[in-house]
Amino acid sequence: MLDQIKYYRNFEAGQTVIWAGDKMDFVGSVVSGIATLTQTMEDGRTQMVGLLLPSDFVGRPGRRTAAYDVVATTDVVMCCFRKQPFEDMMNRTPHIAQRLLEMTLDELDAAREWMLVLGRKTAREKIASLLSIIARRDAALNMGGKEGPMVFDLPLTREAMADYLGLTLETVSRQISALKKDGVIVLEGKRHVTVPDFNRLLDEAGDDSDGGLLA
Amino acid sequence: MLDQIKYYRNFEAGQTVIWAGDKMDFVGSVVSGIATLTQTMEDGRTQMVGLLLPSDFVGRPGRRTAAYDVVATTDVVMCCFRKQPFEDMMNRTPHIAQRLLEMTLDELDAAREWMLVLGRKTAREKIASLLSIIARRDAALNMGGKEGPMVFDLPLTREAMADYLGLTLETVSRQISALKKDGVIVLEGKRHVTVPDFNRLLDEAGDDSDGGLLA
DNA sequence: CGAAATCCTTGATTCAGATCAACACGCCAA
DNA sequence: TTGGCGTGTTGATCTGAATCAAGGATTTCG
Repeated sequence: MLDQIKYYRNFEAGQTVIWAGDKMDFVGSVVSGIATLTQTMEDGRTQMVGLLLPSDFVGRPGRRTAAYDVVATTDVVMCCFRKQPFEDMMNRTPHIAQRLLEMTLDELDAAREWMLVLGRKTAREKIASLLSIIARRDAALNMGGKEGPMVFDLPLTREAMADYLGLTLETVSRQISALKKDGVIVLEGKRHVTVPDFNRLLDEAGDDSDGGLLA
Repeated sequence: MLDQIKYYRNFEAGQTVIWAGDKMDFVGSVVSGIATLTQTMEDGRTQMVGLLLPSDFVGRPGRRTAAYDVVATTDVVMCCFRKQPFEDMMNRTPHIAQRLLEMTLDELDAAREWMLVLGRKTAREKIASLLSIIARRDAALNMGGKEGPMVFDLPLTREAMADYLGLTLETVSRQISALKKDGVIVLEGKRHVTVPDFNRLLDEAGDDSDGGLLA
């Protein structure tokens, strides 16, 4: 049913999808690429409040304006629905509202997990936490839980990582270097990461190593 | 309809409502009193991830276990529904799922707002942010937006505030003293707060003074 | 090709908030 | 009444991350 009202939009790396406060007349989900949700204070301090990976949902049924800036970090393809038809559909199809509730609850858990990271973890733990999340998401996306080292590319610049973690880009760079020196990760170039021992990484993140629900 | 399956539960100040990871066979909402949602790391570092004030919802349809510790800070009365009947009701009544989605989206916004506080604000701004939220909630609850100074009691100990703000209790104490010295707030005893100029407080919080959506 | 822009790294110094420590106040129970 | 306990304040010192500063490596573009 949804197929009949969907359409696709493409965004280039660096392009802003929506500005906070703008009217937003569609909802959608990320098909490919990576986008970020950010808040900015008047003086320029910036905090990323969400990372949108493929399959993540964007937009709020029942809200007329965007609450945050949405920026494409890489080239992004989004599958969109005009808001009005989507909401009509939602009213007629309870299942959709329930699915959406499910997804929103997941997002809420992820946000709260992140509050612990921002409020209580050290810089090194923050970096390790971010790397675990990306590694996990990447592994889930690319294939079943094959054993052995995890390999992935960082989808974010050092500055974007800093904005996610509540750090400066210099501290991010230093801590990544430190994790590399200590053998927790292996770097090829600036973005290509190998994690020889995922449990070691989780340990550095300060997470319960038996697998939390970082989502 | 919901009235027919509801029941009440009382909790004393300090009592734990649910432990993270425990099976949770009810959902509910706070009727009176204040409870907190907290996460703890193995080494004891604690982060509050939510503040439950009267009317706030607790629990997750579709989840079997609690994700966080829920602790009553004051005496609390909760209105509860057993989970199974509640979920049945939800399936039969689309309106409930939509209302719940609405509330969850609000919580998500609040959590993201808090990520900015935790990640980017100074200690003083953090305290001011917390005070504004409490002041606003309190004003909304007690009466229409009467002009003039806002007056309320802090429902949290210094330590609980520290856990919410990602600070130590000493820093909380110092910053409250500083705000008091600077006339941003007036303190009687340790808990009774008067805010002579709410815009001044918002300014100290670093928020857009024309009223953001702190929830 | 060289110039400019991005993105990243590393070093030196500073500083906000943590940590360590002492003490004040109110309250309750022995 | 005294001692213990929970709560809060304040001072002295320490430290992790911010800030300031200088380049290096790639890519882009004129």
